[in-house]
Amino acid sequence: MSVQERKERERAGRERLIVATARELAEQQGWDAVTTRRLAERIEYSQPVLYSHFRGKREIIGAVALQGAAELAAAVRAATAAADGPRERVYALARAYLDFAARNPAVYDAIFQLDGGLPYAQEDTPEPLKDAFAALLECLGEVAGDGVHPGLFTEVFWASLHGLATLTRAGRLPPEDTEPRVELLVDRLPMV
Amino acid sequence: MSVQERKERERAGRERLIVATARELAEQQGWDAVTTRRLAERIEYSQPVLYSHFRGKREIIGAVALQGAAELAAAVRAATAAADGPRERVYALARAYLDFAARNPAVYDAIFQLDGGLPYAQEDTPEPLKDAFAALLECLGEVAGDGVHPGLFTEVFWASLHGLATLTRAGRLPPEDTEPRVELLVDRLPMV
DNA sequence: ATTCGATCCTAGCGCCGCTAGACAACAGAG
DNA sequence: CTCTGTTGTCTAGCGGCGCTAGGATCGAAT
Repeated sequence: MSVQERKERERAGRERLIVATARELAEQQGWDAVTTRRLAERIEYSQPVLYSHFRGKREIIGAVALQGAAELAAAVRAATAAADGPRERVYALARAYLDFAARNPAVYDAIFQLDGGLPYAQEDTPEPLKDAFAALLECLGEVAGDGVHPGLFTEVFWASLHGLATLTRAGRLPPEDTEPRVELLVDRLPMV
Repeated sequence: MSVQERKERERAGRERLIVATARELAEQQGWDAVTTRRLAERIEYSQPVLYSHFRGKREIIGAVALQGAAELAAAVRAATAAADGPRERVYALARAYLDFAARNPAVYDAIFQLDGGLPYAQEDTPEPLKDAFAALLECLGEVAGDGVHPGLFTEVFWASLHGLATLTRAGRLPPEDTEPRVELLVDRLPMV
């Protein structure tokens, strides 16, 4: 039995290595550079080994997305917990969210832009994704305003942040005025 | 002279055919299906002909983006011109923008998501792109509120719409509640 | 009629995601 | 300790991608 356990541990370790390497490569050179050949070379195994862990490249992206979603949730919770008052909490959330997107662009893409084969906004949505939304909801639900559904408000605020994050990083918005944009959003959307 | 003119006309016509075909194919089967081989086959020329018009696939995407941006600007202007009062104009703008994104997803991607090799938010940005932003600014500038720069407000409102459009189409937001989301955005962000 | 340049196509390069089938390594049985 | 069967890994290759070199063809101008 112990032999089997050891093999399973090794297998799990290698799977983590694959995900970590894919993430690293994506952050360094973009997702286009994450090819199965390069990935295999970096983990010092042959290509088919990847396919014994994941159905394909898509699932690898999905694995990075799940890992990233957990980190995003943690970052948002940490930031909001350290802030006093509703307005400050919302501001801290916005900053934490945009900082995460700016510092981990490839991971952010894996979660929100690329096709990782994951179900979103359904009952079988993986826990980390649900939890990331829950982290936003915990803070934003209390500033939705009277008669506005907390979930709906969270969706709209989140979408606004997402728009700022993606348009900025795609060069569609000049990066200079990020700060006043966040201020404007935080001043207008929530009822504080 | 007339011979040369005819050839130039034919050349221009073929270029339009390439762009139109790429757009059609992208809307039908997604941008991944727009390969140089398939595109060449559809226009009934060989692959290298594409490269006598465009530097590569990227530039073809860029051409579709410019065409789309002009249409988006026109759609926004038409919708806002037909609305009475600031609040209604902003609402009409939001609906027109999101409708365009929903009805022309591939074109929308070409403009705002994909790399078409175009410069954005710079002085050498192509006219259609500047004009699309201008169309938004014309309507949104007047509801920015006191002390808020019209351009900045337009950027934020636009980013919010962009977030709603992309997250909805990527399946990250359930499509049912689109309407109340737009209402919320229009009620809160502008000063009407 | 002949030249000569523009135009277009065939063929192919190196890369991609993915997989079939050969081969080695090793746990468990005798 | 040897044999055997499974498990795991690799080599090699398929079809398709963006892109390009070089040769054939066609038509305008002499």
